[in-house]
Amino acid sequence: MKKLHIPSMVKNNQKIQKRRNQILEASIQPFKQKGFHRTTTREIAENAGMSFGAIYEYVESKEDILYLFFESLYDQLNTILKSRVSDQFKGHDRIRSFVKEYFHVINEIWDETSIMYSESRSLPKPYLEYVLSKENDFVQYVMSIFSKALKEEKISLSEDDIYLLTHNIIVQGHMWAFRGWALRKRYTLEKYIDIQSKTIIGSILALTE
Amino acid sequence: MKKLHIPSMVKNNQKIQKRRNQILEASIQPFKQKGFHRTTTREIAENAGMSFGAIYEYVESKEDILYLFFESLYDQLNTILKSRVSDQFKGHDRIRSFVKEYFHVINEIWDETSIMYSESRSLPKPYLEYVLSKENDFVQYVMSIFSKALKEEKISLSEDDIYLLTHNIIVQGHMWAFRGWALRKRYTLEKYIDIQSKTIIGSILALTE
Amino acid sequence: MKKLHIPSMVKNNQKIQKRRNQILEASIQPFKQKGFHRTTTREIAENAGMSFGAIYEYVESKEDILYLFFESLYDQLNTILKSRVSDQFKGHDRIRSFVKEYFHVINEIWDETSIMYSESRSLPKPYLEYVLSKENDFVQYVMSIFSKALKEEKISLSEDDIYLLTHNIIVQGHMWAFRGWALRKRYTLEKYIDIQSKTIIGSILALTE
Amino acid sequence: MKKLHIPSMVKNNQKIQKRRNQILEASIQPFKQKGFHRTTTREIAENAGMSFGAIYEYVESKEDILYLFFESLYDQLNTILKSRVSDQFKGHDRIRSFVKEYFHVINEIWDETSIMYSESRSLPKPYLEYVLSKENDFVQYVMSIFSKALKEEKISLSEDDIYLLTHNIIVQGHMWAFRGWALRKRYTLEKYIDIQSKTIIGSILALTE
DNA sequence: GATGAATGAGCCTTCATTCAT
DNA sequence: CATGAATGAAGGCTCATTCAT
Repeated sequence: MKKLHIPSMVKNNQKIQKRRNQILEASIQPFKQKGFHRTTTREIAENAGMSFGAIYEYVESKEDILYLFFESLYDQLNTILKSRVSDQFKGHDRIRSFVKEYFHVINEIWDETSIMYSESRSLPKPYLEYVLSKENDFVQYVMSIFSKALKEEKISLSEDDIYLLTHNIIVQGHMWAFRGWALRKRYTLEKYIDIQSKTIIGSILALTE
Repeated sequence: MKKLHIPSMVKNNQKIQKRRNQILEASIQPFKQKGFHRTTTREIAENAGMSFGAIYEYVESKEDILYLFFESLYDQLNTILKSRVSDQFKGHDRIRSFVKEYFHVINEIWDETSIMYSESRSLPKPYLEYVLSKENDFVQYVMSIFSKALKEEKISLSEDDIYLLTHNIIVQGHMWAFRGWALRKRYTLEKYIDIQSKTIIGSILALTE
Repeated sequence: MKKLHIPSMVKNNQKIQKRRNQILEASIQPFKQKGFHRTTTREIAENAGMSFGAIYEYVESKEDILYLFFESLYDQLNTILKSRVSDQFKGHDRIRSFVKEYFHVINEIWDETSIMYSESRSLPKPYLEYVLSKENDFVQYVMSIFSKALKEEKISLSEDDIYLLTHNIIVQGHMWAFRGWALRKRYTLEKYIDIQSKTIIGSILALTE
Repeated sequence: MKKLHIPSMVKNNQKIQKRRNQILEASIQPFKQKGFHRTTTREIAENAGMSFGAIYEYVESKEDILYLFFESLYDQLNTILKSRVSDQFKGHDRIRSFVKEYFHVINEIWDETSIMYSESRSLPKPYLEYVLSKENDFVQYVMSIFSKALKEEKISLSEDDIYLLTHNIIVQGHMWAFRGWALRKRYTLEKYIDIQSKTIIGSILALTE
């Protein structure tokens, strides 16, 4: 599914990019703290260092901002991940390596991930569809890596098992963000990665026989 | 942490209980569909079959409703779970049995669980603290069961491992609700319970040596 | 064409009637002075002696007010006219008598008539259709009186001539309102009626041979 | 009353003339369709093929455009009329001839005439005065022609009668524009001119004895 | 002179909450 | 206790106007 086109009053594409980034960055803090609905456009504008009239040069509605937020979130996730995930590891190591990189990214876009969980319901219908399709794409991507690793280990699991394990991995990543209030007290990211890698490998073995 | 006291204009405690339940039940649908903020008090009143003035006889603000919602959610979770979780299974079976009961409850309060994820940020600070304490209590409760099972299996894991496995279990339950859009297409609840039970046992084994 | 239904939050029909009248009365002055667009809802509310939130209990949008304004205008025109136009005069006297009554009504709803001319373009499409249909009804009504009078005089004119004379009469009425700035300086209403009655009778005769 | 001076940033008078005409032409369509207030300066600029900053080089405010619109309307009316109205007809024929030319002009500036009726209230006070003075001038002009014709017919009417007949003629012209929705269905311009000429002559006769 | 991004006053509308009945 | 009309703070958005380039 292609990105939805959010019209802008401004022609210059570079400026649009730059300004929208400003807007997004300015949104994260208040979205995280008070949620989308309690965040005012005036507030976003102020945070972004622009007049609130300016926002509407780059966006048609407050909901557009939320959409752009999600879009950017998936962009970051994909871009960063693809740049870091290497092909040099095989089998379980491929999984360990992926988990490590993935959890690291989540740790970097921690706030955004939390917001994702609370605010997807605030998205208007067509936008929500886009986001779900992106999430699906991501599931497919993780699943492909996962399957490759299993093949390398000569492990054969049912599609259903693989699919669920994939969701488990993804959600364990998110968990680091949305349960941060509990987990960060006890674990460093490295420790968290270490344990969860083991649970994942353990899960695979448990499903194999 | 004790329940917060939500003042009411009405004295009769039974009536308060009854009316507040009406209000809560009336809230679930719109909260699920459009979220807390887009749901109006008028709508809740209408759904609850009372005048919208009446709501304010039993609640001091819209946020109170959300708080009562969370309170009731944890009450249900605890009450139902405690009534169903039996002590007759030992070891891994204790875990399997608990997971089964827990996931069943989640399946019954599916909507509420989803709402919990989207709307916790909508709670005013003091309320949020209560909710987090409730969540902590629940973690402790699950952990106690889990520990007992491990002891019965003579498995000794570090507190850190146990704690994380506990969170994993809890989140896997929530997942059934908040990832329902993907999971329900592929799994029945029974199937989901079956696979996840295995991944959990697998995780335990992986963390043991 | 039946009146369009403008929903109201309030149930009590009598109250709706009363409040809407307040709103309409409060609108005339500012609409006349500055036009619909420059008139703010706050201003209307203030003039009407109610809070501006109250307005939205009785109306769904500012445009609704304008619609109600037109509706009321035609209602008044029809009601007053029908109560005053008598059947006791025949022929030219019927016309003279009608013109007199009609122009008197216009004189009483002077401001409203002027507003009608400036603001019909401000009406949303479906409302505009209603207004045009009302205007058509009025044309038909005047034409019927006019035709009766001609028959009584045994004058036979083509439909086209009658139709145009009807429009002329109607517009001459409006003129008293929208050209008031010029006409009132020179003519009393009685004088205006007197001259225009003659021009109308003269027009009839000129079209007859 | 002399034309009001609308300041411009630009010196070159010819350019001002050209650009302002562009602006005016670009305004007619949207003014007609949606009215002055709903028409945005951006829209006008776009229609005029210039940047919307440019407008403010030739005009100081949006209202100025409306003023220029009225000014141009009267200019056109006068210019065209004076070029066409000939002195070769005498008496009633002078009237018939004038009516014909006048109604033809109205037919050509149909849209502008309609706009005049809806938007005069949108003009700021001092501008409105100018417009009324222009309208007065036009009344005087028509009255002079009319008087001449009456003199040629040796008909003597009171000033009051003449003045009102003049207004009638003028408004019958406008009517062709602002009641076009009803009249055009039934009459060609020629037919309309034909009937109205008769009603006017008839009116004169009726006022003579 | 022209451009078009930026500004921010101002407006409509919503909706939680109050309070007279 | 219940009702529902009234209140008005607050927020999203528009758009005329300015001004740096």
